Amino acid sequence: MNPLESLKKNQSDGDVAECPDRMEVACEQCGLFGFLRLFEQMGIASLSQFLTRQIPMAKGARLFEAEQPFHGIYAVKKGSFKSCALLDASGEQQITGFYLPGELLGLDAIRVGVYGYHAVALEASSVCQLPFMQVEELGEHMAAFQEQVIQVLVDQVRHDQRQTLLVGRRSAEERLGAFLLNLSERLERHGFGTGEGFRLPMLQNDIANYLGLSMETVSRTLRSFREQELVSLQGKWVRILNPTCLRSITQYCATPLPGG
Amino acid sequence: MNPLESLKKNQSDGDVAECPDRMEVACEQCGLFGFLRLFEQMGIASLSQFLTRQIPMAKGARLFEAEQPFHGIYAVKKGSFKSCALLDASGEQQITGFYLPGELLGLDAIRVGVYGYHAVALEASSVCQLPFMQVEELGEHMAAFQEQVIQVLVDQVRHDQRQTLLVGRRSAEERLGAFLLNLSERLERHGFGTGEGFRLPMLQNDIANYLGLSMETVSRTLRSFREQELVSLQGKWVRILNPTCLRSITQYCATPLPGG
DNA sequence: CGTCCGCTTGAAACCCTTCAAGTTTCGTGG
DNA sequence: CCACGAAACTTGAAGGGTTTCAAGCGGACG
Repeated sequence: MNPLESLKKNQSDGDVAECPDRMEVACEQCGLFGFLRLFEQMGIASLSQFLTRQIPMAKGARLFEAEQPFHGIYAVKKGSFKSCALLDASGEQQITGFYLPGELLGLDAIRVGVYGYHAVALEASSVCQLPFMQVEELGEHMAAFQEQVIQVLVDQVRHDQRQTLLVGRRSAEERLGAFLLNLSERLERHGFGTGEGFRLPMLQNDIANYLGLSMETVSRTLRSFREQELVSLQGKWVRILNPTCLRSITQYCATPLPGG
Repeated sequence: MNPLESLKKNQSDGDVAECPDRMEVACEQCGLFGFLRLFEQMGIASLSQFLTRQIPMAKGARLFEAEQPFHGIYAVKKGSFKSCALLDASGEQQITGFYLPGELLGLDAIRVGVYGYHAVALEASSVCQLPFMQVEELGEHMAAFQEQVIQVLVDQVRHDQRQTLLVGRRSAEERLGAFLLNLSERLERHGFGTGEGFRLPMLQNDIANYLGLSMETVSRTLRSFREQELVSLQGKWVRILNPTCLRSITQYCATPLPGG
């Protein structure tokens, strides 16, 4: 069986039907799929044997930790993660990204050799792992592999630069609006409809930390959005009612997503 | 002549002696040097024939523009540059980075195919260009080349994430202190002593834009640093008098530099 | 020598944070 | 199934850092 087929047959595993709010990505929509297709095209069917699929992760569990030796890259299959950088010795943390089903984690530890942050599951989740040592041994086929790596890293650079602009120059309304639009866009890109709304897997505390705001400001700004009828809110479920208006308030334009 | 030698012989060209404030990097300290050494090791002496050296750039001139097709990567040889992202249709700009002698520009346009920002000379400068189309034609040696690319991109990702933290969560004092320490560190990394101080090649307006502050706050904060005798200031010349104290105020720890 | 541009300085206004208390939600165990 | 407690979220008020507006200064360059 070729790697794509062996991967595809698992795409409908899990409990999507029973638990529609914990989204599971189809393999074709996943950031790892490009890597696997690449090797298949080169006649290397062996890559999938290195791939560990559907590793379950409990809420709050860490996929890897900052400063830990690089041991592989991960794709979120189900659930979601946050990446936390350690700011200083006091233990203060800063969230540098959220990762949805289909997105890649850990690629930026390549060459440096250690991860730059903790990766923490926001809910019961699962991931697929590609151990990097194995892949490096494939040797002569590295060039094409690395093109994929470069693609992901370039996207990440562009995302991070936009995030810097957002956090440095924008008001709370603009930051939060951009955040919601970005989430919605990323979900749709991985095949999840957001017309009927979507669930925020992270705490408001996490959103505040990520956007450089206080939790209270996040709460107040969300209320303001609801009062302006830009979004509807029920618990952690969000529905963007007026994307056009939200976009203009936010000065938002589409961004590449972190992790490909 | 091998590429390294042909490059080295130019390292002392220019007007360093006459104009000590417009720094010129030695080729061995340059981000491009790693690429050239790589090809030399593989017995490809032809790379230097693609390299265009010492292209002069007037103050305010653009090396490349946002959305323009990718045509190569650049190393700052002399002088300095800023990268400006276009925020929206109103023409508002955001400075995403400063580039000192020895640092690389434009690598993150790889794969995307277009540059993501304007690169503008802050003063009379010169650059060395590596046309990327030529390099891609070298084909089978791409893997090692791409490892270099990945290294630079990973450094960039880490820098940008730190910048997001800095701009989103830190006070004006912390941002400006980190900025000065970062500049000083990068200059030393490329072989320039900063014990007797260094020159800020950019406007305070640019610093403010880059750090997400107003120009007035930058001015006031610099004055505060001078009054605390953390730095001495004379025009655009800065000297860090008390790095230890500045570092503790800033909660600064060393960062990778943009552009390798 | 004059003008322009960059920088400085002051005062008022504002947005966001911080602190504090109350309310809701959710998981857990009785 | 309900009750309880902890955690998350909401809401209000006060305070502070930064921005904005406005005016003045000073050096670079033609």
